[in-house]
Amino acid sequence: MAGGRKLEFDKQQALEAAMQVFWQKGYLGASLSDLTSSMGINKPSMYSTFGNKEKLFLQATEHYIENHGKIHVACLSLPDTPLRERLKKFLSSVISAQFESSNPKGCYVMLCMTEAASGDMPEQARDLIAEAAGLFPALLEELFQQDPEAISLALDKNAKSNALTLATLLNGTAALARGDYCQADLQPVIDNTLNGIGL
Amino acid sequence: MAGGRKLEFDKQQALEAAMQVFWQKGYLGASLSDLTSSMGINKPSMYSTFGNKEKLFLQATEHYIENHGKIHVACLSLPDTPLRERLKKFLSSVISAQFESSNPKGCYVMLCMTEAASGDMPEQARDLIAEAAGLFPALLEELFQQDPEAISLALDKNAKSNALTLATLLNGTAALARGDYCQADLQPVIDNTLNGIGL
DNA sequence: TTTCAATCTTACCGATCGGTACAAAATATT
DNA sequence: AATATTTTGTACCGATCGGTAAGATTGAAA
Repeated sequence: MAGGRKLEFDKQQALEAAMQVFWQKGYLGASLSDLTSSMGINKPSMYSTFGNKEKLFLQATEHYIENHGKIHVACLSLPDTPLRERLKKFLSSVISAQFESSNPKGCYVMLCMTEAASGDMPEQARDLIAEAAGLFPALLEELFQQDPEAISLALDKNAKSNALTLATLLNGTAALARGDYCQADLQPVIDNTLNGIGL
Repeated sequence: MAGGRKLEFDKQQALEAAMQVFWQKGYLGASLSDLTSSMGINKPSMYSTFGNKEKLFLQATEHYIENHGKIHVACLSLPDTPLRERLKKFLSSVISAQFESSNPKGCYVMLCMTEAASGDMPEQARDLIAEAAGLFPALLEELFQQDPEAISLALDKNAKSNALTLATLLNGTAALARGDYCQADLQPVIDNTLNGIGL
């Protein structure tokens, strides 16, 4: 039995760095050199700690979901807040993150989903991305089905298409964020879209 | 002076094949092996005919814009057709193309725009994609500014945000097309979005 | 202090990347 | 038929890809 040399890096910190690289370059576009240099470690350390590129990606994706995805959903259940305002806060929160200068532009999941359709991404990676892409639509649909205010506005009758309308908006802004657009132009787009589903 | 051996392939046909590969895999994801094998030629033939990978991409992108992009805009100037119906036909036409089974899913331009933000794409390629991404928003803004029916509905007062709302929709559906979504679910999303800008 | 397990660095593996040199094959002009 | 010109196929270039073997280095348990 025995101890052994200690890890010279923080695993979560390295995972965050890897996530940033995948967020900017996608799975296939992120090379091991990109990853390990951003993580501040060499390749063997990465392989012994995370397994391989695909397993690193799976863990980085989970890290993204937990730390950069789920934080926005709290807006949807703010107490004493009208439904429209909750949704607007949620959408604005997501879109602000898509444009945040301290992170790569756009949405990690949307980037990897578009990449996955190339057919060159490993199976487990593709599956996890597909699952992650379904989280917001499912949450929104559930909200439209169950929220009392939504029900009183009859939004539960079109819960699925209402949710998909907002999911489409977020994927659209994620694409625009990757281009030369600026966040300020998108505020009226949020309002227009909320108007469109009857809010 | 003299002739010489004839080209054994059709240049436009090869360009269409290259475009399909870029459409599926993006610029960086498309390897020369992918490209030349789909084009049915060898690498030296590609280099002598198109220059290099980037120049091939520029020509393939122009080919996409001319043959798969501009065809939709005719809907916007259909005679004796209400504005909402023209816009709905335009949006449906684009979205149908994004889901067409004979082509790669989604939108060539949107795919390459998300890829371009990685910073690993050559300059001219990035510039052309940025220019192409601005075509639909510019056309729509001009429509909202100049169409008599749009003016009578006061849609010209928010021409830019109205155009951006529809552009966001199309980028959003392009992202969803790359995932597991089906086109049928998107019809109400189009209606919702048109409702949202007051149509 | 010795021992041993874990992590580090360095150097390398075969495969593929974008791109090209070169000569055989094919067509036009003389 | 002879020759000049262009395209073709093959085989290769250095660089990078994802991944790893092996020994030097570190640190905890005995």
